[in-house]
Amino acid sequence: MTAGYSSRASAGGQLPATPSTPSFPAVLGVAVPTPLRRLFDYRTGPSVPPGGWQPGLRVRVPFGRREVVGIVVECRAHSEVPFADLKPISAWLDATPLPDDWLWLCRFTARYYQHALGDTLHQSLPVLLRQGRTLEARTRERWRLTASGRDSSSERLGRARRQAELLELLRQHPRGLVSSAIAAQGFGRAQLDALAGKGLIECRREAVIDTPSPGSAGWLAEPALPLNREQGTALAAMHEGLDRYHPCLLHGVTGSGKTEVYLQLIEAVIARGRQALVLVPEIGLTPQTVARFRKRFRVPVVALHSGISDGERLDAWLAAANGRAPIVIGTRSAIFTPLANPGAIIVDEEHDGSYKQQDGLRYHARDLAVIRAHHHGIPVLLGSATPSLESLAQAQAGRYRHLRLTRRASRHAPARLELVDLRGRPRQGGLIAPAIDAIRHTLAAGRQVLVFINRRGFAPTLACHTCGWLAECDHCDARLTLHRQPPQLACHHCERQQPLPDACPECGSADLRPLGAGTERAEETLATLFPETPVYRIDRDSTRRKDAFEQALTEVRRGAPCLLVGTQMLAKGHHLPHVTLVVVINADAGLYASDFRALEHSAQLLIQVAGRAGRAEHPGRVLVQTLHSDDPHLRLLADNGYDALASQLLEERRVAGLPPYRFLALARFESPRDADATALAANAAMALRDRLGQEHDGVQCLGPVPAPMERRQNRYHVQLMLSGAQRSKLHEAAAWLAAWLERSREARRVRWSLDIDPQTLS
DNA sequence: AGCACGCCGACT
DNA sequence: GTCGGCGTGCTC
Repeated sequence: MTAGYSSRASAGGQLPATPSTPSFPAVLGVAVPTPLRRLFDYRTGPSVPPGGWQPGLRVRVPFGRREVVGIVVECRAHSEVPFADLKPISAWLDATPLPDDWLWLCRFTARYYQHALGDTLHQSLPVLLRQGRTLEARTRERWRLTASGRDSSSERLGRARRQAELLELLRQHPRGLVSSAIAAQGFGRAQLDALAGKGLIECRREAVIDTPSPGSAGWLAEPALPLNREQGTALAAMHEGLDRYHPCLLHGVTGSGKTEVYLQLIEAVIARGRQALVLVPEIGLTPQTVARFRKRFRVPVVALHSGISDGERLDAWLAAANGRAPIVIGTRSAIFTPLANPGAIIVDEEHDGSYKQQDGLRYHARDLAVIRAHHHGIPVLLGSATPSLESLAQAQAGRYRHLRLTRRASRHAPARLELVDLRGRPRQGGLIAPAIDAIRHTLAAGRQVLVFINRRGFAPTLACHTCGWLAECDHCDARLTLHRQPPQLACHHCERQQPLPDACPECGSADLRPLGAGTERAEETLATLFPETPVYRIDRDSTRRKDAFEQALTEVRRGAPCLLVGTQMLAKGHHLPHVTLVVVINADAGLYASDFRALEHSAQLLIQVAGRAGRAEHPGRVLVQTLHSDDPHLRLLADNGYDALASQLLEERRVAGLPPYRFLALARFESPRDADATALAANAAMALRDRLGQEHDGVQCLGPVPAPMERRQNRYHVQLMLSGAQRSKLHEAAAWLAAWLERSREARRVRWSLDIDPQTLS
């Protein structure tokens, strides 16, 4: 058990057994919150923390002209900086260091992703701890009867009727009641104090998140579901490796019961007195997901997502750090949650792009989960119906155990994709006649239809039919999207909005027409075609209002025939049992993007969307409209499924020398002036190539090349791509480049960043 | 990243 | 005469 992290104000600062470093070092290497990739040395002050100086202690230090909260990383006798130039620490903030596992993970992350350690530590800490708050969880009072309170009759209280009532209330709750619950029943401080004064009741302070002592009922709140043979095999495989690093890919088709395997793995973890960390994609952490975990286990399930307050986040962090929370479930950043007794890490929908942070510290939470599991010597379970090529390659190489679930709980096989060629066919709101007919039949049969279109707005752009002008953003190399609700042109890259023009700005013609279809247009068309049927549009615009999404889903789950129109928000994770037809308006949008991962991601998305069809007792149909129904990749996906396409794509990646067979790092440069970014990138590339020399250890540097959308928000984007056959050699080159850039004088006018294992090349 | 210093334009 | 624009430089 880790020491410290008291839940009580009075119990802070237990002494660790042996400080790992000299007790009285003269110099502390401190990580401060700055993008600078180095430590800053300070003198120790007159006051020494009770456990001595150790890495992981937070300190307040003068930094430039301000005071910041930093973290001690090294305790040394000497500094490169003359001792007289060192400033002393202003104050120490912790008696015991922050958790080792957290510190270790941050140091690994900073090194691997070439990011400043100070910034990494700062970002991965709850806001209140960044600000210097003490390591104390909030507490509450719990009142219960004393022995004499249990024995005594409430009649003894005579005329004090309210006191007698409170005593009766507490008698019904042997575990006691928290003061807020007592207040909710209309009792006040007066009655509590009076009964306490008579020795009939007592109060104890407990952390807001606290593991209750397991009562006779145990911590399993509902029995586990019976497993089918495949699930049983998968779970048995997990049970074999609970005490060691044991990476597993749980490769299960939609509806095959991956969650039940997670739940029973967690059950085994809790039974050993350990904790489970569960990562879910951003869109997946719905109240229902958390509810499912809470329903199964009678232990605190801590949920970490963007919606919780700073206080709640601190409580959750502390409860995880000292083991009071057996289950921690959260999105990407939850990978940095410290755990006192780590038992397993689960990454649900491991292929999901939201696990990769796309700015600043560009870490991949799934990759860190594997690293962390290795560090702790615990199992890690990566679950997906459409695993990433990275994870599939690891499984094929024998580094991950490959567990498959091929059988669905429902009677029906997963719906096949039916490719429908769009060429030469008139469209209404993006839909061709056969699709409209299928929709009509499905609705007539009393079922629901999902129309998937991965573009929000009314139309991808506005065009002049006289001169060919297209609405384009002044600040980006991008078309403006036409919106009707409200009517305006919007850039989806810089969020700028402008009013609709009455006439073409080029030729003055009034013949301006929307080009293509977005969710709003599909919604409008469907409402016209099926005036009797409700149409629900689900996209970022329609769900901006809080609860709008949940409300629409609740309505849909009632089961009455309806049409759902939406973007990928709809594709992920939601159970839509009454949907039996899915129509994909245009499969080509993502298919032919320049990005080498475009095919993989499109296929994953199509399978996800298709998985929405026919999950209950009725079989489903999936119509995929495309301009390229003869495309070999699309055909392979439709005829032989995701796994077949994935094998093919892996082979193509091997031949092309792309991940997962080679490793990539991307250096991005941006500046208001194209020339500045390009010049810096070119000089950096020259310096790096010079350094790599003839023996470049298989590391190549390509570029500089303009980024796919060169101008964004009036800034020019240029990049260098490094690739290498060996991770370590690529890492060395990237580290060298980062150091070069940090030293470079011209780099001050250009914003640059390194992206290790980039997910997209834009 | 902050935050200062520093040297040139339109305002009370 | 000042307020304030953002270029340049520094942070143990």
